Amino acid sequence: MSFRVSCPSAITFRVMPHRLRFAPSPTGYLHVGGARTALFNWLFVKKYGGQFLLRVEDTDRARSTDDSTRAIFEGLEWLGLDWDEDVVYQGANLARHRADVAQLVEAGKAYRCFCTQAELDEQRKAAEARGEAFRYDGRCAHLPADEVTRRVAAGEPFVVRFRVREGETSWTDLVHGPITFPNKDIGEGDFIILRTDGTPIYNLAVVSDDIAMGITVVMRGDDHISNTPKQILLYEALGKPLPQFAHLPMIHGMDGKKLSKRHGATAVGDYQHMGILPQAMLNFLALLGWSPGNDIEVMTVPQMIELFSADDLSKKAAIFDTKKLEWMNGQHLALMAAAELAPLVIRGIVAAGLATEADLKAREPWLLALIELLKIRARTTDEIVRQAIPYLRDPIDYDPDAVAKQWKDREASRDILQATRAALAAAALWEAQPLEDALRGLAESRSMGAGKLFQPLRVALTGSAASPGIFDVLVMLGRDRSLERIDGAVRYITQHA
RNA sequence: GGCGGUAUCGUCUAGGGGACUAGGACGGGGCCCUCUCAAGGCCCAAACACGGGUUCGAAUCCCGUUACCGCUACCA
Repeated sequence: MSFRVSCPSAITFRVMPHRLRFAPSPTGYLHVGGARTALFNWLFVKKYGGQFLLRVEDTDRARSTDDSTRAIFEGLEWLGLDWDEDVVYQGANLARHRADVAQLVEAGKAYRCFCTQAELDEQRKAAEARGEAFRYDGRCAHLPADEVTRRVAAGEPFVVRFRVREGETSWTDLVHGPITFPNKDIGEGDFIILRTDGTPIYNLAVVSDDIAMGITVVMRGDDHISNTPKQILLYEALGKPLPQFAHLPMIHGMDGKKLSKRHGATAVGDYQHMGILPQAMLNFLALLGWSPGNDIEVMTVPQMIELFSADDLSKKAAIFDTKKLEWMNGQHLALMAAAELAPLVIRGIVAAGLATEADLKAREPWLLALIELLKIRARTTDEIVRQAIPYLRDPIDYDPDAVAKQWKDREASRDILQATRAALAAAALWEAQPLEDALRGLAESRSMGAGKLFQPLRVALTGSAASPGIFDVLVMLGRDRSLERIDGAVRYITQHA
């Protein structure tokens, strides 16, 4: 036994070689919902021990693409959700799927059905017209063996249906507790497991593969709850032990509907490109449907593993709130050392054409100091890059609002800037403290508030009314560049007077 | 329609019959800090879906109702 139940709602897992899997279909990008499912599977394995496997469910040939498969790998790699063993491609297991179906047919647990799709559609429509739920009437369920043989030999197309037994099917879901389905309510009766073209239907392929991969805990979205009784019946018929099932709630958009493109960015790659940190994404996703308790929110990945518990999983669908994701990212940004952030910021700066990598590497201490200043003010690495522009490129752009407000009186502004320049130029050392002494001294001599001096200067230096502390800005810019910026501002004011 | 699932501030959640005047966080509002912007600190508004039980006592247990979500394919 891989677990023990101490009371119906508290399930404690021993550290054991559990085998879990994430099984996406490669029909799009890695969705945040899929990423969260993968994360919980991964956390489970890291916490309780075992292997986390990856299976690509590419049996829908029409919709599956290699691009999509690659995007899923990249997404998982970016998040750091590494998997064990080789990736399993469901499409490669066709022979086993068919062998499992053959076994079921031989055992009389499944049968060939010669009803055509057109006939079925008609019956479905008729049932609907009568206001009834359609159920396959089982007309092929008891065909004489010789008739079946004759029709198969004649090349008549058929599907294979699974014989759903009477009774009910239930299991104890790791997140939902006991769930029971009367078998008569499982789908439309005897369900199809093999298509006319000899390929398996999802439920059969999944069970066959999960058995072959030795999966002990099936953790997936709760949109699969109604597939579960079918799958349990298949395990039974195949004579295999059942895994544990854990059905995670869905993620919805702000309008409460299932998350889709309409809600904006839904692929993890979108967030990567927005400058979200993988650990922040993981942290945010983990909190959607799980809570460690004790009001803990911001966690590193090792902390998440430490605190994770399968019985603290929530049953309720969660809404994806990008505001909180951004806040979370800001928290992780603040937590990271500038040196850790540097590679990300360098990549952004180079991509924006603001500097070359060689240039940045050559003045790494300066860059680290700049990152230190900006990271607390930014919510994404992209924002750090944007805020770094005035320190990297000349000439700077003046923000019209800042100019209008801080240089309102042209004459006075020019005068103040010139006096400021002189005071700064006279400073013995270009360091924060002497510069501060110089400027505060100037303000006092003119009996004006320091802010009245700093704001026009800030616009001259950065083009913006918001920046890190003014002395830090002066130091980052250096003496020459600072004085030039002031000169440039004076010229600008003169020209636009 | 049938079946299944879910229900605490706008959002993520804490809560395991008395510790609930329902806690934290995001977002919103205000104040403080302060050269601006952030960050940080403090404060405010904001929720147990509804109705019945069970119980001395219910956000917590049970039953209904309602709402929302999912499934209902020779998709996965």
